[in-house]
Order: sequence, then C-alpha cells, then structure tokens
Amino acid sequence: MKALELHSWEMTIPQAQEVQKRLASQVSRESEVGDPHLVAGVDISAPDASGVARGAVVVLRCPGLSIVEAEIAEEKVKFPYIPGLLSFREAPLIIAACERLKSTPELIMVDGQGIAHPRRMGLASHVGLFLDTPTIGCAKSILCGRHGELGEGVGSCSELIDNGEVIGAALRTKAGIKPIYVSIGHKVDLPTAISWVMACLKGYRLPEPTRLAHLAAAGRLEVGEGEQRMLLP
DNA sequence: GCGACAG
DNA sequence: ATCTTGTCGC
Repeated sequence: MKALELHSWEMTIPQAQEVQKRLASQVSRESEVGDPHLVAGVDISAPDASGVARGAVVVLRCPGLSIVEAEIAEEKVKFPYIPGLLSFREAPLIIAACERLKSTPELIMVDGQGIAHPRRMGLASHVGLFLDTPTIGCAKSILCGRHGELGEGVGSCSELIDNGEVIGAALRTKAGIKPIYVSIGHKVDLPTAISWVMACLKGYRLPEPTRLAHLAAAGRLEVGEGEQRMLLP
C-alpha cells in the first residue's frame, strides 16, 4: 500500500474510520525488534499562521543515545485535528521527514498512541505500517482505556485496558511525574516496547528519541558533526 | 442525549 | 498542540 494513495484522498470522517479498521488488521503485535543500534523519534510542530507545520525525525545510536542524524520536512497540513484521526493530519509529514534520512533506524518511537486507540490504529501504528518498521507509541495522555494506580518509582507501570483488552501501559518514566502511555505501534510487543522506552530514558518524562524530535520540530535542536546543541529562544 | 477526546 | 514568567517544591 502506498502512502500517497491514502493521504491524497479527500475523506469523510466515517470513510477515514473505515480505512483505519482495514489498516488495523495489518498491524503486527509480535516483536521483530532485534538489537537495534539506531533508534529514532518522530514528532510534528503545531502549524504556523499559514498552516505550515514541521515534521522531524531524530536518529540516535544505541547505547549512548548520541545523535546520528536529524531531518525535517515542512508542509501545509491538510487535515484538521480530530481525536482518533490524528494519523491523517500528522503521518504525511512524519513519513516525509523519514524519507529524507540517510540512515535506517530499526525502531521508531512516535509521539502519540499505537494500538491504544478506539480502532487499534493510532499514529504510531500508522507510521509503522507505512514505513514497514517497528514502532512504539509514546503518548502524554490517554485517548481511550483506563488503568489502575501505579507506583511512584521509575519503571513501575499499570496495564491500560479498553473493553477488557490490554491496549498498552501507563509507565512511570520520572519519579513523582505523571506517567506516559506506551503501546504497540507495529512489529513489537508490549514488554519489548516498555523495555526500549526504559532504555531510552535520560532523566526526563519523555524518552530521548521523542523528546529530541519534539525540540527539532520546534526548531530548537541543531545537529552538527555528531554533536547536538540546544538553541535558546 | 451527554461527556470524553492522542496532538 | 500553543499562548507564557515567575515561582513553589524536592
């Protein structure tokens, strides 16, 4: 399936939902993650006044989490933000940024849900399917499902459940701070997803790949000669 | 019908 | 998501 054919369609909300149901059956929940040496994070900025947004991908080397490469794609967003249909708004820019990469990440962390979605077809799953790469959903809030209390320590987690199905986990990534919500994107299982998120933590709530992609999308990350530097406003 | 609702 | 400085707390 080509991303172009899907994203160029003008769709009604019910049509988009039907597309998601069809795509959901193609998502793999089994791990094909071996021992990745390159892990990427992707994110998109909010559109500016003219409707142009910036998609960013940052590739990190494992272990060590040093920056290998970062790419940007700028484009006018064509789909409104509708809860449950975020993919149609953000996936085109994210995929465009990833297509500019010289390196090939073996695992991608996405700022949004994977299968923790009403039709089990969130942004992370969508991106994983179209790039045919293992992806993990790392969301900052819940779209659907609920979970029990979790411990205060980093690494403690609680299953995220929707309609009796485990769709992800609330994971404490920083002590005393609201958890993030990890879910299968594509070609990964939940325990593997959680363990890779843990492996990419560096003292912040968000794992480094997603955290740096957010900075890059906001134009606040410069990459050069294997080193990173932050830009202050 | 009434809320809830990734970014 | 974003508009936004300082400030309260560990």
